[in-house]
Amino acid sequence: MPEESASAGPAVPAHGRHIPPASLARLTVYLRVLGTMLTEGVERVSSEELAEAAGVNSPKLRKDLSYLGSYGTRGVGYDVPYLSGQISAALGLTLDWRVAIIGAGHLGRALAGYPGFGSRGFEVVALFDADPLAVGQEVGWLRISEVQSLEAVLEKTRANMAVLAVPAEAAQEMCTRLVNAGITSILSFAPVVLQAPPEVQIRKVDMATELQILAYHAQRAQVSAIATDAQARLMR
Amino acid sequence: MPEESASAGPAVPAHGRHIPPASLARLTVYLRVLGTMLTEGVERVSSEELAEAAGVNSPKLRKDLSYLGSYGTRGVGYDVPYLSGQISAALGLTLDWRVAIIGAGHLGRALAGYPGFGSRGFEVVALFDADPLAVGQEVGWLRISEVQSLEAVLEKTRANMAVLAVPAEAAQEMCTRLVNAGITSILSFAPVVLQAPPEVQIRKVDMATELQILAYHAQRAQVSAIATDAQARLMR
DNA sequence: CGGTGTGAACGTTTTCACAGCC
DNA sequence: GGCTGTGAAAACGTTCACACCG
Repeated sequence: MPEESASAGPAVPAHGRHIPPASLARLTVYLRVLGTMLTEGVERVSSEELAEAAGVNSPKLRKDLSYLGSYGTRGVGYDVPYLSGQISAALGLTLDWRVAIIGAGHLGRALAGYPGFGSRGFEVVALFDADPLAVGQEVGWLRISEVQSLEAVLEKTRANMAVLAVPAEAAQEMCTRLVNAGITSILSFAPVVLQAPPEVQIRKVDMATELQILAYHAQRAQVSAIATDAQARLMR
Repeated sequence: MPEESASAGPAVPAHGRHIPPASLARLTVYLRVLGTMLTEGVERVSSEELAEAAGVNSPKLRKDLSYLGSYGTRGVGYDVPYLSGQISAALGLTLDWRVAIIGAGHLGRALAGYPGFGSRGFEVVALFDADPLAVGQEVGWLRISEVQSLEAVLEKTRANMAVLAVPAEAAQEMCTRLVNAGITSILSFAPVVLQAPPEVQIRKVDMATELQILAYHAQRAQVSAIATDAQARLMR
């Protein structure tokens, strides 16, 4: 799983119960599955069906939903549009999220064109690059802005989130500028540990980390297989 | 954090102690930080220094390292090259990992060109796309292969890991073909729940999920701020 | 009766204090 | 003296059985 943010935010919020991080991550999956069901015209689901489609077991799903409230009907199940709306509201997806993407390499462009953003209340409002050759190019509906004008464009577009898709060397500097410009939610793809004040939420996605975790498990499977082989040979 | 795999693998391995998932994820970070220190010529670190650079506290770091063995010197600290080597070995990074990337859109190309792979023992050996216009194009040292020849190319290149960078609609079919071709480690960027046998390790990275988690925290911060405002006003 | 919602048991992760070694 | 390595305690997350309600 991607990685927990450096800052945990308010430990006990002023209003409403907080959702455990692990449940929060799964709720986004339920939401996606419910969205698919909505387009398929499914109107009701049981926890069993929804859990199956989301790849979890049903008690876990019910527990996760219980952090939000009681939105099901006993003996019946959940109303798909209603539950979907409640999860969206709980996650804050009914607010306007305007995302700036820093770095217009392949990754930044992939993100700018990612259909999953627009469909979930996230609007990409700016795309920056340091390369003068990239500046001015059109990517979808966006024109690449020069990174020198970061602060001005962030203000003009009223961006309230940023995605860092720049090389590792540039990440800390860009992070600092984003924070100084008032951004408090950052998703970083740069493989570095970013320093930022605790009120800034930073999430990191690191593809090398993901592959290394896969490698670890694959290696263990190999080692076990060899051990089993050796054992089998010894037992013959 | 990206997300835990659907299958947990052998619960108690034949040899060696297993590393808790949370520690495993952090170990990859320590390894990256140690790599940076190596290039900077740093030879020794204390747990305090390494923890600071990795963004964790030092007891946690020491606990994480203790799952691998005792590789430090009391009263002194850790030898950077040695510790780095030990972590690499424990994670299985001394083996040959040959990665096939499925999907040569912006994301697939970003991954193919990602410098963090080659530098950590992962070699990208194949890049596939379904679009006839993309097939044959050069991306770095690679030529894009047609996805029809997936099985043949996987066998020829002896790929033992795959990265799915295809649209959601195509992900399950590609996953099934990979599994049938003998791949047991898959990193998926497609926003869908993949069905695969339990022995197949699947990790998922979902950018929409990450932004939604950020939105949730940002919303709470907003709500708290409003609550504080209201409270402040009431208390005036 | 069927399926949700949840308290209580269980297992895992984190924290901490300090024993142990250089 | 200083810093690592680790057991024991606390916090946290998951599982489960079943109470409860439509």
